[in-house]
Parts: sequence; structure tokens; C-alpha cells
Amino acid sequence: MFRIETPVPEVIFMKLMESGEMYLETMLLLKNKYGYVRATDIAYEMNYSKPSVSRAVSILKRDGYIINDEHGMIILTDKGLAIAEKIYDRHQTLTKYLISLGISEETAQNDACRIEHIISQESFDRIKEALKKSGED
Amino acid sequence: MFRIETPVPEVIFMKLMESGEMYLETMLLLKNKYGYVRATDIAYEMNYSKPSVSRAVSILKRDGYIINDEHGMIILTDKGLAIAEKIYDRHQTLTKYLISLGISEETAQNDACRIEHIISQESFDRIKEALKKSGED
DNA sequence: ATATTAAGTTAGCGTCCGCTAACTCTTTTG
DNA sequence: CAAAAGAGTTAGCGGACGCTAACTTAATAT
Repeated sequence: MFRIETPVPEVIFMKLMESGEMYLETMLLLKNKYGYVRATDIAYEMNYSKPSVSRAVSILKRDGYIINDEHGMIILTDKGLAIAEKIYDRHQTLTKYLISLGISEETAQNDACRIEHIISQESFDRIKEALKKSGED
Repeated sequence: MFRIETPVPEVIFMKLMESGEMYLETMLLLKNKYGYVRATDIAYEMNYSKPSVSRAVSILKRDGYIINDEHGMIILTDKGLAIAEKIYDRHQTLTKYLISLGISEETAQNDACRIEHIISQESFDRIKEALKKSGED
């Protein structure tokens, strides 16, 4: 009898896509807002269909970003929370920064929401710095 | 005999996707560099396979962004050129702006390349303004 | 003139990520 | 307690956009 080594690795290093980041960010937002996170509220918040959310949730669960508590509520794991907070921070900072340039609140929100996923750490750090400085005078 | 009105509109209003914008921008770059635009050079420049480029080109052609000249070279139409120039301008401006914040040339290029497609006109205008001002002192 | 290289296309695959239809299961309500 | 409403899932569609393999056609070199 031979033990056959499975060619499938324990952990496939999945790069989290923009959409996954948006879901995690929304979950953090809902957690802060209601104290719990449900798929249906995610769907409402993101203006997506329930099946879209259902699939996203199951993927995020599979990849260890979220788990369910005993009541079936969605709980961010450390890994998931880290990303959610990172994106949330980016969102706040970028929004404030764009507003400081004279951009309307609404546009700033929308643009921040897109940029937060694609900007490099280096650029984000410099922008955060610039915002801090501009707030000092 | 009845003339059957086709339910398919003459022109389907296609929103150009980020990838289409990148192709057009690259075409403008190649035009400036070599004086002509070929699919194979696009593939080399963007690090894409020839079939990927071939399909993109046929879609951009179908939608009126490019045409072929008598030698089979790719020519940007007015519509295509307008977009290419818009994105190119955004690229230059955003790159300069990021560099002015202390971000390295390379990172600035990369981030500009992503942001150029998603930022609103309003935000872009404010950034262009801010860059102009910062250049004045 | 033939062999090689280059340009471009076609066919078909795979992933991401929206969607609707239709179902189950639970909770609420008259 | 039966009906309605709400939460969540499964199945399957479709479009955007990468890819490789394999082809044709045109240009170049020996």
C-alpha cells in the first residue's frame, strides 16, 4: 500500500480580489452599525442580489476570512478583520484627502471607494502623510 | 410583405471598459513612438498574448474606436483618439502628482496606470489644479 | 525557389463576478 | 394554525478578459 501524496496543497495562496475586499469592508461597516453581520444586510447595503452575496460569503468562508458564530451570524476572522480595517482606513483617509483638495463629499466617497483597492502601500502612506500635514496648519 | 423592425438597435451604447482604455492608450503611445500601430507591438508592449490583442482589436474596431488603413495598420478614429488622449493625459498628470507627493517614479507610474481609469472627472480636475499650483512655487 | 520567421486569426479554456429563477427553512402574523 | 414574509441556498446564465494550441498568410533569408 502506498500513501499517495495529494498534489493539492493545504493552502492555496488566494489573492483577495477587489470584490472580496469590498465585501469584507461592508461587513465591518455593518458590524459597527448593527453589532452583527447578516448576508441579507450585505446584499441591501451593496445593492447586490442575495445569491451573489451567498456565493461571496461561501468563498470568503472557504478562504478563512470569515466564520459563522453559533447563531449563523458572520464573524470576521483576524485575517478578514485585518483586511477590512485596512480598506476601511484607506477609504476614510482617501475620502478626507480628496475633500481637502476641494472635491465634493459624494464624489470623494465614490472615488475613494475605487482607489482604496488599487493604490500601493507606498502611495497611500505618502497621501496619509500629506493629509496629516495639511491638517496641521 | 411586412418589414420586420429588428429589435436590435443600430448602435448599442457600449461603455468602454478599463481594458479597452488601456489598449487605446497603448496604441497612442506606439503611434508616438513608431509612427504606426501593429497588433504585435501592442502585445509586446502590454505583455499580452497575440490572441488577446487580436480579440481586443476586433472589439475596438467593431465599436468604432479604431479602423485599419490600407496597409492593415491600426488607426485611432476621432472617438478612439479622444479616449486615448484623455487617458494619456490622466496618466501623465497623475504620475507627476504622485511624484510630487514623494512617491517613487516606478510606483507613481503603476498607481497612475490604475487610477487613470477609475477616477472621476471632478477629482481629476482638482488634482490637475493642485499640481499646477504646487508647480508655481 | 524553398525554408524560416513573423503577423494575425480561430477555437476553445478558465476565472471573476454580476444576475434571475426557484427552492428550503424559519419566523412572524392574522 | 395556516399563510405570508424573510433569510439563505442551489443551479445555471452571461459577459469581460486573460490564456494556449494550432492554424493561415505574408515577408524575409538562404
